[in-house]
Amino acid sequence: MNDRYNPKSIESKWQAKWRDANLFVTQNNPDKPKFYYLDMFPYPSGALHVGHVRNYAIGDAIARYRVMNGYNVLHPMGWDAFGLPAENAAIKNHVHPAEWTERCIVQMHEQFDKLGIAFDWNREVTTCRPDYYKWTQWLFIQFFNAGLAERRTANVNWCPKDLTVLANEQVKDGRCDRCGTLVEQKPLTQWFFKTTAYAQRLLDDLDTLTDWPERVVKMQREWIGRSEGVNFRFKVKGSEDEIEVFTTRVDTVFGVTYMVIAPDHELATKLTDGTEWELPAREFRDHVARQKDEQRDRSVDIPKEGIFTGAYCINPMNGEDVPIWLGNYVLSDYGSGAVMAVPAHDERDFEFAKKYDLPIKVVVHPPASISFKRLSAVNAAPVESEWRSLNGTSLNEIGVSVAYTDKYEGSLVNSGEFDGLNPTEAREKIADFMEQNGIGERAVNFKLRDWCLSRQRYWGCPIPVVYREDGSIETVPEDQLPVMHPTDIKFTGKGGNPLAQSESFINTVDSEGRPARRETDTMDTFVDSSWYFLRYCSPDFAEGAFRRDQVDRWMPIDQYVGGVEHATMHLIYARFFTKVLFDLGLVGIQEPFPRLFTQGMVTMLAKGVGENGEDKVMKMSKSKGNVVALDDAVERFGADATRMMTLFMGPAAQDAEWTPQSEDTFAGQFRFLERVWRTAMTVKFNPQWREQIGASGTDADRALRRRTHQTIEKVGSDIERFQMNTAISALMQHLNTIQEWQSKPDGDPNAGSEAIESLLLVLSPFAPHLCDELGEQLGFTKSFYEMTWPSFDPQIAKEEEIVIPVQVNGKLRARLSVATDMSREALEALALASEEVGPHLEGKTPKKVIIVPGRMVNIVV
RNA sequence: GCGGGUAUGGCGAAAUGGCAGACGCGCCAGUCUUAGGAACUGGUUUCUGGGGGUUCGAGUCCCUCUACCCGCACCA
Repeated sequence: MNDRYNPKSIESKWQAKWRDANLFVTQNNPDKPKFYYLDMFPYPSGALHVGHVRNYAIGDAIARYRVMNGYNVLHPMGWDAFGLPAENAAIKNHVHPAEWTERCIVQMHEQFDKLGIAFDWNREVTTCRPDYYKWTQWLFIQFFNAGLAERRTANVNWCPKDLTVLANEQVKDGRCDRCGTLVEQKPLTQWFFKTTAYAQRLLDDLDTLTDWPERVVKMQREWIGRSEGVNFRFKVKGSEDEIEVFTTRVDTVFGVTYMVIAPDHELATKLTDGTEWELPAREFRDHVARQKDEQRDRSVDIPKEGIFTGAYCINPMNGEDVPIWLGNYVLSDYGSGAVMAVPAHDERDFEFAKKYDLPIKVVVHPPASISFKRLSAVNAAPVESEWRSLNGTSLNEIGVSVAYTDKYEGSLVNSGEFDGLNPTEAREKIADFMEQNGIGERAVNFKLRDWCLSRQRYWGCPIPVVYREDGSIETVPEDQLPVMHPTDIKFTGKGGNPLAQSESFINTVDSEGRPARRETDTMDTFVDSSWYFLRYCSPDFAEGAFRRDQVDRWMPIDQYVGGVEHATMHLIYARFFTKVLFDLGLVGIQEPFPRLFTQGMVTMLAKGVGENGEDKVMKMSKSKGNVVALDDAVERFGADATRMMTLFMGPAAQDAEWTPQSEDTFAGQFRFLERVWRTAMTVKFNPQWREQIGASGTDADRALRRRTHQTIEKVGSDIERFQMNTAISALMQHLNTIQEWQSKPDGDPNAGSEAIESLLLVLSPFAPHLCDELGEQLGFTKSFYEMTWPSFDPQIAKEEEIVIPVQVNGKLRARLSVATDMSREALEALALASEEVGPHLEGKTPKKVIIVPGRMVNIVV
């Protein structure tokens, strides 16, 4: 028998055994409940680091725990395998993206095996393989047929380096989140999924996601950004044109003193063309476009700027002439791209009006009781009396430096028949009036935009569409799917999308045999990851994207785990997909992930990556050079210790920083496993302990059994609550107790056997290799993965005697060792009689004695 | 600016409103010898970012301030 703990040999031994026995194949026992545990699948970058280990060690502990508790567990893994890195590698190393990707997958798969994660590899899903993307294309066609995929021209984020369009979500601080290049705006014809059609449902159903982290729900709610208001139109003076505006503050409509439209609003050129304002307007538009690019970069406020168009429109409520301006603070893609400006009651309009000396007309009076504080919230505050004296006069004249923006308190003035109403009532009354008189109508607006899924890239899922000679669109017939990538491509990194340069790819025929051109855009990889969780249910199904009966069996996912960085992208897209598929009758659920956990990332100091070349603590990543490679970690301490280390670093939901001191902690985990090894090897193990164990025994025996049963309970409940760090600390305490027990004479070997067997059982989800090896040494013939999680006996777990603190006026004065269930009265008597307490009573009678049985005594004098 | 989070020994961190610092790391002293990535024994001394409040009792609940982190950021 080898008496040293040697992780290298036992880990490879057990990994082979598990593989040969097909141990991790998903069970389908009809008598057992199902549990679908899913980690967000990774991009196959080729190398795992300890940051990855943490994610998958959490999942593996939970999956193994569930298996041992009698569930059919679906715990799959796959690859989000389309994407830019493969294409960049193709350009750099002249290797085909498919080949490069497959190579990375092999490497990463090997690393997962090295960690001993219990994935069912029979269900591996790879989004870049034809058997997967055939169905991504098929799903696209279903969306298209349902009217949920459409082509239109839009200003999009364009990365001049990657030569591709980016979704808003892929732009971070104005830069491409892949390569860091400054993003530009560029008009292109693009494919969109109509996510906006589902905005309301995506918002409403957030209420059902009670087991999501609250902050993720909040982020989605904000991202969807619903607001209620009124749409109505201003006629352009001397023209048939109208400008539509959306406002949430229709109560302030009598305070409109100018109109601002986005510089790229369709009327901007129309109003100014052929006038003296034409050139300035064009220059302004270009200026703002450049400004927008730069602004995203700095992510700071840029000053408001505008220019008069020379045109006027008419306020439909009071017939007043309203000058039309172009402004850099109006977004063309929200609402109708035009804003009715009410400077007296909107900070942005106020700032603009002050700058260009536009009139400011007060239409809401603050209430008499308004607090000074609210007014002073912005800039130097006007005093209350100043506001009340403003009736009808221009704020400019008085020099008040703030807009009154409260939308609930106050009363309307200068608003005709609506004078005197408070803003809330006025919003309703004026909206009613507008609807009754055909001026406008109530409307809801969302910040959520349609999902631009086009990418001008080779290594993505081809969009299965052809353009006929007459320019009309048809989808590729199902029997011709998948549309595969052409192979006659040279990856040069120049000239945009390689697909668009392949004649063999572009030239095709339509369904009637006439010449046609293929769509050359490929899909955003978020499309691939919006349904992979369904594919896992029947990964080899050749007749469809998924088997309905299998989806019904496994979905929804019982526990979904991933990084919080996906809060507003992947998680919204996947929810959108699921709802569409529900509406198409393809799945029976509306929410794919009722339970979500966002684990913290492992961070580490990265050298010289800050804006000014300073060091910065950030998420471990290959590109920043701040990684502890999996191979190094496993080489030094083994997979089991590496897994335990990443779990022990801190609470799973919190980020954990890897520092030089972490190396010592790491060694500590190894030492713990070594002690487990030594202890298991030296204990006298009796396989029949269950039958022979007695109720009595020495104090040490009873203390050991107590600890054993406490540990079983603690570790189980900690795993269920993602408290892996405290579960491991409970395991350590258990081991300490066993060693203490071993150091004393006359211990009952049955108590020791129970303790060691239980320890290995509950340690096995964390350190499966070590446990299986020790199990074998102790004579077990099965892997712990196949055994049942031990049950605990509350009677045995219960403390026999506890120490009760006695306080006098809240100060600790004595400790009493008493029986666990000592009564209130007995406790009081004992406490008052205690020697240590007496002097502190100073002979006085206690006013009050607070007793929490089993907890503490507090005497109030 | 708006929203959210965090703040506890030398370090990572524990603590249903009830003995703060479990567990681990580091450090100090000692024991031992198959000198190892040793192991074992003992020690590491009022302390929960600041101020106020509720309570018999607050790390925990409430208010407020400070620092750091994250998300959103002209959404009319």
